[in-house]
Amino acid sequence: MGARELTAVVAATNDIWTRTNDLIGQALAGHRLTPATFQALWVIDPDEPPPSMKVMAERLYCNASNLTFITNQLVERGLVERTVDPANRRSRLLVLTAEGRRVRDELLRTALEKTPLAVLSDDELRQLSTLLSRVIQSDPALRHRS
Amino acid sequence: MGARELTAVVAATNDIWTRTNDLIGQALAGHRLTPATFQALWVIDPDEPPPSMKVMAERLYCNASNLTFITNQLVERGLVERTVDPANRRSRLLVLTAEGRRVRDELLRTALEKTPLAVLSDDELRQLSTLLSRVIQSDPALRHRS
DNA sequence: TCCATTCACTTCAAGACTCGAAGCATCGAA
DNA sequence: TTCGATGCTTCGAGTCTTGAAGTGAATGGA
Repeated sequence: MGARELTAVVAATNDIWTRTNDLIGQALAGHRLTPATFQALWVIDPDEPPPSMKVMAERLYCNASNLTFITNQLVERGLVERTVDPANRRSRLLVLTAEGRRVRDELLRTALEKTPLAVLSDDELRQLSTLLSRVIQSDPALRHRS
Repeated sequence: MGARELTAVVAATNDIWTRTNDLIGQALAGHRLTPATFQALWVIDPDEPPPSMKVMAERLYCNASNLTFITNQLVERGLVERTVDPANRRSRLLVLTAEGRRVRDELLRTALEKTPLAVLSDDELRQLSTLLSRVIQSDPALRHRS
């Protein structure tokens, strides 16, 4: 198999991800957020039913206590509210506040502006999207999201 | 422009990177390493001249004091040695030990085995590689690496 | 119904990561 | 030779991550 290409591709995704993080750092800091808290904000889609802590932990590949910490950060900053799931009172659903939606939108736009991936043409983005979709569909853990 | 595709692509690279990290976590822990220390190990290519701390910090997008910490971890684990650059005695060159080369090779192989990107065919990998190369060439900070 | 078990989450302690400010030695230019 | 810049380290503070232990709520079987 093409170990050389695979190495290059893994390194490239790595570099692009790290670089993107670096480029949006300023914008995140402006809201007293970090990559970890932004990532959490990212995976709360306001157009979907609010996720539970458990679902969030699966999406972020972290454990429950870690998510408690991250959630506290977002709650302290007024971006998210914990609500009790009426269908299961053990579960907490994370709901974006109005401010949370605003900040999430703004930072999402910033990320799309700044990412090096933005240099690609529509056609190239479609190719890339097709390839990456195939990767995601092949992995059960990645497929089962949002 | 295709904001939809761009969003999907950014989310996908994010997911794939996070998932890969999760998948190699076990292997890293076996050497008492973490994503941060592994990333540092990754960017020390034994076939290239040893990088200085400064160069490492640029590659990892972190500041000098952070790199001192990471380097200490690698030195404590016997994977790396700090040597004084004879051409500039302020500068420390990071040299892999024999063990460091061994561990780096092993973990690189593990990463290539486990990454979800490995499901792609040679042809698809080449397409992906071409697209990502274009992204990297477009960004000065990414272009200027190894 | 009762009780044991499981589940979702929180708390705590420990360690890892990251940054900025301040410090040290070295370098290079004037 | 001197002075500012450079490369790195130290320190303090805050953030992130984990595992073990704890709480309250659901669930299933007697």
